[in-house]
Amino acid sequence: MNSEGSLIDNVTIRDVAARAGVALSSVSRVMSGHPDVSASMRSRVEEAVQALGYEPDLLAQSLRSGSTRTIGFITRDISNPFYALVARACEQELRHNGYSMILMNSDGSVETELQNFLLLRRRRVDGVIASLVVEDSPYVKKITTSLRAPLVLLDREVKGLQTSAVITDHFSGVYEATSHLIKAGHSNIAFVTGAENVYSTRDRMRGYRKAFADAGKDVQDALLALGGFDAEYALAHTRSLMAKTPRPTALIAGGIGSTSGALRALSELGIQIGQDMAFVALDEWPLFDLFTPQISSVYRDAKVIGGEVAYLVLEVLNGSAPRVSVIQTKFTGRFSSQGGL
Amino acid sequence: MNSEGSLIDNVTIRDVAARAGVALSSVSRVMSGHPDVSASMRSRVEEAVQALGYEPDLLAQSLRSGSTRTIGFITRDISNPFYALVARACEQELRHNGYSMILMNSDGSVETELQNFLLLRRRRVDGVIASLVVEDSPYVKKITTSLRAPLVLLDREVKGLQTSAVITDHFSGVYEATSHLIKAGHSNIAFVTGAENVYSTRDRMRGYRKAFADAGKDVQDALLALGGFDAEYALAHTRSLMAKTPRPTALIAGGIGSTSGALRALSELGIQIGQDMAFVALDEWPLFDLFTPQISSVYRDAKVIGGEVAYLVLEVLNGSAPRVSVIQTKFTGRFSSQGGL
DNA sequence: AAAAATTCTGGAATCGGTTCCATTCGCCGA
DNA sequence: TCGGCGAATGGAACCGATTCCAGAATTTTT
Repeated sequence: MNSEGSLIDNVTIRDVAARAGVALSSVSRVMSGHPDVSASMRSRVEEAVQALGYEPDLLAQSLRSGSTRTIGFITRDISNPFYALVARACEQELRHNGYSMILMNSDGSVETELQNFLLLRRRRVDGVIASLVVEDSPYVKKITTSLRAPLVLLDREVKGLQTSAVITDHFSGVYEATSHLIKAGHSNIAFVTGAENVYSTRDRMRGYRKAFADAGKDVQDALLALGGFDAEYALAHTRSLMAKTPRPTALIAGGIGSTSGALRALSELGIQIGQDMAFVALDEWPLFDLFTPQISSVYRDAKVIGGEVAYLVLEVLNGSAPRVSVIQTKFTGRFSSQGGL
Repeated sequence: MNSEGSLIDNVTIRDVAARAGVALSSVSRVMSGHPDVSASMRSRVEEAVQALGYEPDLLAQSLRSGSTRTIGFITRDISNPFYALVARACEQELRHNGYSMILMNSDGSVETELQNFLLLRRRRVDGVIASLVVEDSPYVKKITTSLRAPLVLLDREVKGLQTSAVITDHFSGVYEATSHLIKAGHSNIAFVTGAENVYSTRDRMRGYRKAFADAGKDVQDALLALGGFDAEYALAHTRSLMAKTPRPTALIAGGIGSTSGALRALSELGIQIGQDMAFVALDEWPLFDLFTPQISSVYRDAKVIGGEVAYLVLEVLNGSAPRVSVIQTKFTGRFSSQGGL
């Protein structure tokens, strides 16, 4: 009975010490593999541990040792399939290294995000992984120093803050995608995504603008709708973009939420992508490959990103200096980026 | 300085007591809103708290009080969009009630699931929400009693275990869907999903079988592939189901993973759903409504389920008896369930 | 065989709070 | 003026571990 899993509890280190007839400190030493322990002591304690099914209380250990083996993960919305994949891979990697992950949604609100940070600090997490709502909120720098734990940013860049980050090379993918459209003859290429107060949008816009510049064309700012990552924003703004004259002949949607809203608007308007208009999605989603028509995309591997972000936080916890890891993107032209001309 | 957010720390209750010139216990009483506190004491302590930016350490509070205000959430795979939506809504509800959520994937492994439970117990979580990999694993009952915290099951039924649960009325939806297909003239209706050792599959099969029985038809067991919720299983088994003679004229896929695998297999085989074969998906996924052709589905609201599961665990924590909450499903016939005859 | 060095072990302080208990204080009535 | 009562406060034990320090036990050295 009471083998491995030891499914009974309420056993404290005191009980073990009493049963083994030794001091608390000796039990602690045996448990932690301290070298100054005789063989007989070790076996006595181990017998008692086995018999009682003792498992140390993590709360007490954390209080004393200062390490909770817990990492906070803050994102705008975990139901976004991209972040869900990141979270999955991240949790897996953390778990394999003995850490647990506290998940928090910031619901797109800077205030909620701040509350989440404060709560994680009170919980004394060993590290925080965050995809900030915006990079320039006034509290970001303060909180990161007061956190007393490493922070790893997800696709964000806060200037003047030396912290680890996993960022995506959106630039290359979007540059390719935009060039592809321009070469096909497009000039009026609309872009719907979140605001430029986050790295991902800035890097994407950099690729977009560079493609125009290299082609000797001018970007039409009126075709940029950079106001929100949510589907509602993209829905509304794709509608109004499509009402402009001349109508854009191509559209790029940044992120799954934006893509969802944009496609919905086009569908409403009876516009067929790949035919009436060229379309490129940045990021893919579940069952993406089964979508009809096939959608051109700038892809990045969410699993790799999730694993990497966990790795970076563990690295700093093990004493390394913070560093930035860059994940590549890949543009694949498919049916949807045809037509529109 | 040091307003609300109070972004400096390392301030303990001792520092506050010292600054206010009172005892630790008095500070604690003020913080916890104890009635036996004079107005002058309250203001002195509050002044010190403000000035120092004191925030109680949750770890220490948890150790002493026995409550961590933390809930564990165990699921097979958070990157499944259905569970991601549930997790999002659940976390939101928990957060609004002052609880945090520890997310763990069981990766479809009973062993990993057990480890997750054991770790949550050591972390002294106040409750656990779990969508078990299987209901009949030998340890389930032991762990739930040893947890010393309420358990809420997600679409699972463990006999002999009195615990809260949020379950889905799959029966009605699947019954409707199957009847719909039978009325259209189908007899060879294949079904691909996970095993019958979980409630959701059993309830779905109940609806499926009842529809056949009510129509006076026999179920052909050879058309049932009930071996796994993952896309790989569905992919392989849809392939082999489609190779049978006579070939099934309709297919129901249970869950997003199964649907993904099944659709991929059909696509490979060049079978057009809604035309060469009737198809029904159980559960919808992001951008579902934009899928072509329109897919008939049995829908359930993941957000409602997530909110409810959080609500149930909070309910028990507040002293109520465990109870089971049932969520409705809705069948909607669309293009994909046509054809095939 | 005695002294010195080494290895183990137990006791106590500590992490940062909560809560019980006893004491003090102020105020009331006798 | 004194006893008694309730309200407010301080002190100490406690939650369950870790770790430092001192002393005991053992071994090595001379």
